Amino acid sequence: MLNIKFIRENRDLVIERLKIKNFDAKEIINEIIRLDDLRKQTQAEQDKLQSEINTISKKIGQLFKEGKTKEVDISKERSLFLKEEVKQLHKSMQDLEKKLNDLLIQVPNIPHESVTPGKGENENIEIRKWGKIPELNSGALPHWELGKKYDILDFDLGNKLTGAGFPVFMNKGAKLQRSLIQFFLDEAVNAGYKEILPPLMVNEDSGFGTGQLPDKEGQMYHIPSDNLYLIPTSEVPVTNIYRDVILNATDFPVKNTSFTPCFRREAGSYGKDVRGLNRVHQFDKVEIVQIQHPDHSYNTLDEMVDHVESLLIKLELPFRIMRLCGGDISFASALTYDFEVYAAAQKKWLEVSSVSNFEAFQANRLKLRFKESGGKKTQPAHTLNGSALALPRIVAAILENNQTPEGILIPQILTDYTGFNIIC
RNA sequence: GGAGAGAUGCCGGAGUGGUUUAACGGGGCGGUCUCGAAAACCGUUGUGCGCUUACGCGUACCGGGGGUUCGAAUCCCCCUCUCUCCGCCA
Repeated sequence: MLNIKFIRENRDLVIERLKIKNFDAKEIINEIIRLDDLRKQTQAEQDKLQSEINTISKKIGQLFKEGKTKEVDISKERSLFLKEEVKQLHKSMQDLEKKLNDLLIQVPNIPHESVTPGKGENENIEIRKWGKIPELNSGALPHWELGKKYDILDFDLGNKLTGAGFPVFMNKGAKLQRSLIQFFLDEAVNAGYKEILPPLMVNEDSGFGTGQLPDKEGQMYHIPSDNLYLIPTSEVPVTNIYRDVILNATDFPVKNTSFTPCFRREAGSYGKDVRGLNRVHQFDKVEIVQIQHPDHSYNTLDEMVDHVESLLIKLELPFRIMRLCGGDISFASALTYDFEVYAAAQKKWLEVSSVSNFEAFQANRLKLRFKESGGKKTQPAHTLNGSALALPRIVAAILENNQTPEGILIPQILTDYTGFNIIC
């Protein structure tokens, strides 16, 4: 969420910039400022009365020792009266704070100046393109057919065990999964990221910290008996490590990476583009997360984009990088680059990574702050994350693009991990 | 699942109703001494909110929430978590 002081000091700017995200903020911002004025005023009154009560209580202690019971009774009466007033004010305060917070969490992050207006994904801007689109012969198969043909990937079996969207990998398919995970982790660690293997379930506080709750509650699997949520991405546990943490400026950049399975209900996304591995409920992903000084976060974003780009080049997959327009960028992000690989049999671009700078938006919610070295004041840090990478669509593209009459060729870089160079 | 113990500041740890404005120790930071360092000594030490040009002042915070009281770290209730023992178990 945005910082209330920032909103107060930049009211017009906030309203203007949020238009890029097609969000009309005028009314809500005005209401936020009005409630905040009221909150300040109420607190001033409350603090004043509380201060008097505290003084009286101390005095009563002294009077007791001196045996002045009459004066004690008078002070008690006054104190009781004030206490009633404070109680009322306290209640108003809680009320105001709740209302204020409810409004604040509805305001999206301000987009970076490079974000262009637009309604949806069709207006995203292509930044770069790499690789050659493979020309497949007429008998080329989509990956779900290839999975069956080579006995490496079985959707029907997953359906039997669990349900739709829970594929089963087997044989060289299973090994390919583990190889990709290991490759991505090695690349991240070589780039200076610290590996984290976090829990796959998180509590409510963590869900709120990264913003899955309360908005996207329906997107997470929930275990009611213990009130835990299956993580939709390892961004959730890995970023929540820093919830309520005050870092030192010298700690930057904090670079963490983690592999986890991810669980998504994908409620409401039926129909097109969901076949095979294009959209599943459980998938594997290596995530990279950085926490950075506000002055350097955009350099860091570029660095992360470069990292993801290098992975795709090493895997020899044709891809394009899109800068998301205002209508497609997420609620919490200031600037997002999507990576899409081309799956040649489906003749489709598939999103495999989304790299974002959230600036202070997540940090405000997480209470993730830092101090300049030697400084006393805290300020929110910037958080960034990206997939590096999500597996299913990478596998889809490898299977489809690399199919030959002899079998599916494994990208050179992976053969050290797989121990084979063809699936046949 | 059963029984018990506990949660205090950066860390350890005292505190069971009123100079707690949280003792004491360690650590960190600053200083004195020194060519420099160590040791010693002196000082200092958190977070949020509000007020203030500023120095500061007020207020809240002792796991979380509520209650009793003029006054709560301390008493009561609920919740969460941790530890120990027993049971079960990879």
